[in-house]
Amino acid sequence: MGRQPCCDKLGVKKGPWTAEEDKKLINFILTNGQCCWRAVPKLAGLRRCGKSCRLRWTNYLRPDLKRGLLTESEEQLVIDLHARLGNRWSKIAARLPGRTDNEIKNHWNTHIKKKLLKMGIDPVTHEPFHKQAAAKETSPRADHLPENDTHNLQLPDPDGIINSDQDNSSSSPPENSSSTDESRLLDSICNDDSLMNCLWGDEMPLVDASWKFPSAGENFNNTGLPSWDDSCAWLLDCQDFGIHDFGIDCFNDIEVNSLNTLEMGDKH
DNA sequence: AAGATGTGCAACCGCGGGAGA
DNA sequence: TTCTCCCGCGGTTGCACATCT
Repeated sequence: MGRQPCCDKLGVKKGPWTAEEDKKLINFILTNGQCCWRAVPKLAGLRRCGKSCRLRWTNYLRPDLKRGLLTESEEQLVIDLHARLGNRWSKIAARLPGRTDNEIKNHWNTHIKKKLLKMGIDPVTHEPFHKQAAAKETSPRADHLPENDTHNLQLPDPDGIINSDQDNSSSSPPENSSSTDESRLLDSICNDDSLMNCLWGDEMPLVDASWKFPSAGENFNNTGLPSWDDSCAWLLDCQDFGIHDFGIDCFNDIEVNSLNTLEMGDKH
């Protein structure tokens, strides 16, 4: 019977967001909080689909987002996590405060992948290519696989954890075992103290859990932040510089007229 | 200087899962 | 139990900017 489209395609704008749209979305969410994305565009006066609003918010407008390239340690963490979790970017992102799954995914595809390839490491299996070649020689069925198929190799994890890349090997992984394996995998990771200590040595809170909005009617004033008009400027400043680059005191220093930068047109 | 090519990132698409009726 | 709605995820696309020739 087919799924209903997430939004009425007619009259729904697509493509890059304008500063004006950003302002409307930020304004709405700061006033009302996040609820029912489907209703957001209508209530906020945006000609966008709810999905697009959610994406824009989570990937770009959220005030807790860091901007800029991943640091070396963040990058290493992404590699470590990817080796164990595979392409579960949201899970990986959850461990990198201020980073979004989209950002990490992009960074992986544009930077880390190349880096690993250069080092002779398969970015999918995280194994050196020469090791794989040796393995292939002993397993004739793996012969003649195109490079992209190397992810079909299921390499045993040194910790006994099944390499989760297996679920990338096909759009229909073995249903019976995969969900169990996945949960076991996650449990193993979470319960492995040494691993967790290694990975989260500088334990940081989960982004999604730690970041909260004032409920409807509240504003940031009780945190010493400016009123909405100022908050908007603050938010947009934070997008540009990364909120974590500043101490909280910086909020008092934000110039109201930075809002004017909004009028400079599209950010992209 | 100008066109071609490469790169990076924001945004879109389609699917699956969870919740509720 | 089944159906519908909504959210979130991962893969992919398209465009703007950078670099090369």
